[in-house]
Amino acid sequence: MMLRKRSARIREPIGRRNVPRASVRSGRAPKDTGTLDLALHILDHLAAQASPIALTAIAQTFSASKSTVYRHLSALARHGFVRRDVSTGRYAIGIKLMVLGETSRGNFEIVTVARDALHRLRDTTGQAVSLCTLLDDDLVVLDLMHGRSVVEFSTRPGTRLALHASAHGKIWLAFGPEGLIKKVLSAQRPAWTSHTLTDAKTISSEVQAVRKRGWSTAPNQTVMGVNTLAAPVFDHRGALAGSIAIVGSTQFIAPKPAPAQLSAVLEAAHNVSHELGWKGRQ
Amino acid sequence: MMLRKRSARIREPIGRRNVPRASVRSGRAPKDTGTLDLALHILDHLAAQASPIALTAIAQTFSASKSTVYRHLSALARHGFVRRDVSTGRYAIGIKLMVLGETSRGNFEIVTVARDALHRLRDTTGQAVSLCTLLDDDLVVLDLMHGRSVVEFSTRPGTRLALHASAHGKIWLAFGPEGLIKKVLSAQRPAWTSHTLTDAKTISSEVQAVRKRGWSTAPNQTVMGVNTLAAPVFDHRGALAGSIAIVGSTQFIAPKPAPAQLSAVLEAAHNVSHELGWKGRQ
DNA sequence: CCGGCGTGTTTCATTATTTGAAACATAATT
DNA sequence: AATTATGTTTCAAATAATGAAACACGCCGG
Repeated sequence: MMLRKRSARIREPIGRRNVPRASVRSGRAPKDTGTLDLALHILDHLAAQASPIALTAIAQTFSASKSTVYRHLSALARHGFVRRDVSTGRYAIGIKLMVLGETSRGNFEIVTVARDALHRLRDTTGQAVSLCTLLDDDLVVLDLMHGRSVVEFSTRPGTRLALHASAHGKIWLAFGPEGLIKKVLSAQRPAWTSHTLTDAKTISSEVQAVRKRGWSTAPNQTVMGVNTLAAPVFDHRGALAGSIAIVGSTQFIAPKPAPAQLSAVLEAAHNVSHELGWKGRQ
Repeated sequence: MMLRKRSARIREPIGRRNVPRASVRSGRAPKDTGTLDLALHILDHLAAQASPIALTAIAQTFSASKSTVYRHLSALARHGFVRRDVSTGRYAIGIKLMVLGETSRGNFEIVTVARDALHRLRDTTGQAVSLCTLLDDDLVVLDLMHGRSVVEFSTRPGTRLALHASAHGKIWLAFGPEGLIKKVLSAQRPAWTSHTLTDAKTISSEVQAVRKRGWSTAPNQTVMGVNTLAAPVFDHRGALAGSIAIVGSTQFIAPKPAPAQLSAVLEAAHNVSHELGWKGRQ
């Protein structure tokens, strides 16, 4: 812009601030306002909607002018992030997000490597299978395949799971990065069911046990009637790279899982570890 | 790239006014400049990268100042659209795109309904299977499952296919909305291989044949050595809702497909149609 | 230990870019 | 036709985005 009169800026040579800015970091001011923020909020909003919605409705939701929202939607549409229904003229989330989402997921090596093992695991056990990894202290579902049963679980790739109340989570607490347990124990631990573990002591001892036996379960801990059986996947450095699990009704996956299920899950995890270059324990 | 050096912007000096704006509507001026556009371009760029990249690099790519890119990335990160690698500090595409992408895809009823049928089709034929639908005159891949063979196909959910040069496309031309064929025949039809059909007459007669027999193939038409066998899925109103196909090497799917493959695909399509409430032909 | 380069982060005045109100244009009501 | 809805475009006003430069690091190699 503007030829930036370079000269423009001759800030006072010295001291101008004198405030140790770095230390003032404490003053959190993430501020969530601005053009881009509004646009992203709109995108989020659209994604939450089940069916296409009208321009005016969106404008009202954010109490912004129609013109503004219109311009933002146009830009988003131009880039494919938003799609306008040709007949109704309403706006919906665009397919580009699907493409980018896949790309994002594909960036994780473990997803492609584990795909076959997950398929086999699903076919032999008949249960839904899932693959998780840790991303910036969040436990996210990278892949999920539905089982043969009628019931479907709502977890989709991209969902975040609770570290303290899921079988995947316990695997990560047991075998994952050092400081993770501390962080979890020092944070809020919401309880979804009466069986959710929230007590610090209970969690610690449970994690100890998981570390010892090499697998974890979490019956009724996020949803009543659902159990998960998880096992760790290690990479070439011996670090935890992901966790694999079967998910199903407590009818099919007992709190003390059947030997056949246990060995199936462990074998799948083992195979993936090997494909990642893992050389054996430790 | 290129992306408009915003400074460069010297909108046309003259005329800008006095032009009867409304009437000049014809003058296409999508203009691709502005804050939001830059941010979205950055997002696209990040998605294209295989591994996280540095702030400075991004700034250079778009010849924007570091400050600007920094602010945009921060906003994007705040919303979860980009992720900053904790150790390196570099930026990568965020998992939120995965979540939104799934949401977007889940908005299509046919995806959830067809999932099981696709799985079975894949298991019985051993080939990769795919599900497509029409979105604003674009043929997009909604779901895809890899086959048992070693080769993988690069089509991912969200990819757009050519209507005139794919088995899916021919299904849509044969059974889809009225005006579709005309649009395709009056537009550019790029040829990817020497086998790609581009001649209007050939396409028309091929479509006629597809309409008659109820399925389509497209050997070597997008990629040499690859064939696809597709069949239509209808909804409760009898309208075309999607197309299902198996995709594989011409070794495994011959130009004249094996009866077993044919019936497997037709049966899968038929089943999904029924689940969508289809009451029989017509 | 220093000085140099490499990051990413913050500040600041400038102004270009975004903004909302209102006019406009269609379309679907009545 | 008159009445409400839409979505679209214009235009002056001023907010909010911009780049340069200063900053704080961390990492080298000397």
